[in-house]
Formats: sequence, C-alpha cells, structure tokens
Amino acid sequence: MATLLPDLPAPSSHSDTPGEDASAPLGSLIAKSKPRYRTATEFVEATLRDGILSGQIPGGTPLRQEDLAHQFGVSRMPIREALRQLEAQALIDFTPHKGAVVTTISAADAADLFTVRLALEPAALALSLPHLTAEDLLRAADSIADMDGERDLARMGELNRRFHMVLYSRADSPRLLGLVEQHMAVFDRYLRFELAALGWDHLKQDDHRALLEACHSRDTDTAITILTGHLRHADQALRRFFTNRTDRTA
Amino acid sequence: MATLLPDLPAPSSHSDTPGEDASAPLGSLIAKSKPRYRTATEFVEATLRDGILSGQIPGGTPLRQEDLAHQFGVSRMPIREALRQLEAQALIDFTPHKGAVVTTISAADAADLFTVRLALEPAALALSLPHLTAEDLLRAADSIADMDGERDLARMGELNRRFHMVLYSRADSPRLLGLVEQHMAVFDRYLRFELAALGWDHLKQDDHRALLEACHSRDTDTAITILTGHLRHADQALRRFFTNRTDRTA
DNA sequence: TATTGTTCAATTGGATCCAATTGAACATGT
DNA sequence: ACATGTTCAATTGGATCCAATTGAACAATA
Repeated sequence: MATLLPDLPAPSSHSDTPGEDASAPLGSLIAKSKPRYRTATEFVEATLRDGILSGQIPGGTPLRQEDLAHQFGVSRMPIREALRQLEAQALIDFTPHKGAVVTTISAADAADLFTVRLALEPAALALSLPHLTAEDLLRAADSIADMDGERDLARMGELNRRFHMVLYSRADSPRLLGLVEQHMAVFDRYLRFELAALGWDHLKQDDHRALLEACHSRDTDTAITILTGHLRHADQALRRFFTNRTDRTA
Repeated sequence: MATLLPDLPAPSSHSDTPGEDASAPLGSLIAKSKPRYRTATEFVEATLRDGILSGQIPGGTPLRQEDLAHQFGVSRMPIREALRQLEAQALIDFTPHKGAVVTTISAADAADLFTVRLALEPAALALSLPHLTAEDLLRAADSIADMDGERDLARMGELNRRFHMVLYSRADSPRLLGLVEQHMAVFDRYLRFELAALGWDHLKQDDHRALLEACHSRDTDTAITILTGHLRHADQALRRFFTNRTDRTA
C-alpha cells in the first residue's frame, strides 16, 4: 500500500497571526484546548493539501480512496469530500471512475503561476499600501528578520508568505487577498526549486528590505516596481533552472 | 419543502466554443450522443452553480441536503460532494453540522469583484492581444452583433462573456484564463442589477466596438485603457444603483 | 499476427443506515 | 423575571453496503 503519508505533521494552521483577535480575553487558550478540526473532512483536506504543497506528495501520485481511508483511520466518505475540495483548488485531477491524481508541476506551470501572481500582487499592494499601519510595517520587518538564518523549507515559505501578506493585508478586497494567498501557497510547490536556483541566503532579502522601505515612505510606484522585479527575477531564475534539467516535470 | 428549483434548464455547457476541436472528424456527433454528465455529482454541481449564478437561487437560501436529494432524485451523497465543490468556489458557506447557505451578494462584494476583474482582465488582454488571429476578431465581432437586440438575461451574459473571453483567449496562461472566466461567471449574479442601472440597449456596446477596433490595430495601450474604463464604468454604475436602494444585499 | 470479444479483479459512484451535533422549546431553581 | 439545565426533533457527519465502470489479461477468430 506504499505508505503515502510518511508522517505528515499536523497541518500548520496557516492563519496563526498572533495578536489578531485580542478581543477575546482567553481566546488563545480556548483555541488550544479545542480540537483543531471539527470534522474529519477538514482534517483530511488540510493534511492532503499541506502534503501536496510541501512536495511530500509529489505530482502524479494517484490518491486511492481506500488507502487514504486506512491511513487516516476514517471511512472513504470524508476522503471523497476532501478530494472534491482539492479538485476545486486544482491540486488534483479527478476523472470519473478512475480516481484522483495529484497535478504535476512543470516549468510551464511555474511560468503560468507567475503570470497570475504578477497580475494579483501589485494590485493588492497598491490598494493596501496607503492604509498600512506602523504595526503592520513592524510585523513585516519581523518576518524578514526571522527569515535570516532560517533553514527549514516549510518555515521559510511561511515567513515569506507572511511578509508579503502583511504588506497586502490592508487592501479592502477579500476576494483579491484570498486569491493572492492561495497562489502564494501553491507556489510553495516550487519553493525548493527556487531555493536551489537562487541559493538559500541572500535569496531576495535585498528586495524585501527595499520593498519595506518603499512602503515606509508610501512610495507606491517604487514599491510596485520592486515587487514586480522581485517576482520577475524569481520567475526567470526558476525558468533557467528548469531548462537546465532533463526532467521538466515533477 | 418549498420547491427550490422551479425548473432549472439543463445547465449550459459553458464551453461550447464551436469549431474549436475540429481535429476529430465526428467529434461533434459523439459529443451530442453521449450524455452530458457522466456522474450525478457533476450534474448536481453544474445545476446548482447555474442556479446560483443566474439568481434563481438567491443569496441566503439554505441548501438542505435531503430536500436537494429529493428534488434531484438522488441520494444525499452526490449532493454533499457537489456542495463541497461549491464551497471551494465560494458560492456557498458551509458550517459543520449546520449546513450550506448560498453566499449573499452585496454592494461591497460587487466592488470586491471588480477589484479582482480589474487586476485580472487587463493582464489577460495584454498577454493575448499580440497573438489574436483574424478568426478570433471575427468571432468577437459576431458576439457583439448577437448582443444587439438580445433580451434574454442569461444569453446576454453568455454573449458578453464570450466576447471578452475571445479577446483574452490567446493569453498563454491557463490559470489566468480560468480565474478570469470564473469571476466573469460570478459577475452574472450582478448582471440584472447592472442592466437595471445601465439600461438594456446601448449598455456598453460602444466600449465593445472601440475595444475590438483597438485589438484590430494591435494597440495594446489603448485597448487596456478602454477595458479598464469599461470595467470602472460598470463598477460605478452598480455602486450608484446599490446606494439608491435600502436593501443592500440579496 | 493483428484484431476483436470476453472475463474478472480493482476501484469508484451512489444508497442506506446509524451516530453526533445543533438549536429551539421547555422545565427548573433562584 | 432571569439565568441555567434538559429534552427532543431536525439535520448533518461518517460508516458500510451494493452497483457500475474501468482496464488489463486472456481467448477467439479472421
């Protein structure tokens, strides 16, 4: 049965922005005492999604319902519901009577993803920048600082996402922010390739600091220019990396 | 049980771009002879989605699984799978143990939607325009012509979508095109309000013709300017319309 | 040999059953 | 009257069963 889930950690909550809802006095305690998932479907969906995005479940992997049911210790029903949601997120291909297969990543898809990010993120930044608060900029700076010396891939992706999302967060457009977050998460599938292409350390922290500085001085045009160049640079690095490989897919 | 589905027409295939795959000799015949949906889940999902987007199932409607199962003549299982997919498309809100409710539309959400469209569609147009063929422009012109005198709301939305999608279709970015199509479809929920605000006839055909002309002469900057103004104009008209109503939601 | 038909195990699609949760109505105590 | 338990019908979550489909191996025929 080829143990598909080596031992996936409990999926990161993906939304632990501490100090966000300080309105509830003992909210954090309750949050810890309560089980994280209220339904098996939620748990399966989050676990599989994290597994796919982190690369632990590579593209092309067939997801056999009965196998998953065994590994999760549930019946096939919550599996099926979870697979439907992953299908709607374009993380798996679902064919009637044939089953689900994890979508493959490729150089073409990476370029596609950057096309979308280049459409979404500058727009979000432009809308958000005028309304960023001092605390926002501090939190962004913290995220950058935490990235220095971080060697864990998943946490690196998380910190990078957080930095960008803080800068976008004041854009008053839930739909836009949702799309941005979703596509940044999908990009995690390419993160290890990007790190292999760009190297771990000086990755793009220069861009990050310059971007933060532009936000400080409320210079929207400069900020967008930096962000656009930032994304294009990663795009081109990834493109070069892929063209130097024989197996263009994963 | 309040018959929720007055008698929804068979969901429009949403992808009938005739002459697209003329590679297969008898492909069209086969496509007609084969049943349109290979699984009950597909049918339920498409029907409910069309019902929501067309406004026949208004926002706030609770979707009771057993009721739907009866009305569709199936068990609750395909209903549940379909609801999961609709949830992932943000067309319904799903709360554990409480059930599904159709998301409400509102002035704020309309503005949100335009924010996304303004980020996506100009980008798609810019990428696609250089690669548009003569046939593409003819098909776009046909769509415009068909819109003249069309008085059916659903078909009007369909034709409008087709016109825009043809212009975007040569953008080599499946993800971007998918997002554009999805959000144009969601906008159908606001179409009747837009028509009420702008009037049926001279709606925005001027913009359409000017946009087509700019595409003819490969003038990307002008085309984007027209498209952006086109979207902003609709946005503002809808905004005014909503602020003149007491009930801001539907 | 190449093609077509057939069988059959593996897998998914759908139906039905039972358990768990919710919320509203009601009851109880202060 | 108010707050707090308590019961119970409605509804969803999950498990198990059976039917339908697929595809691969095999058999039959020209």
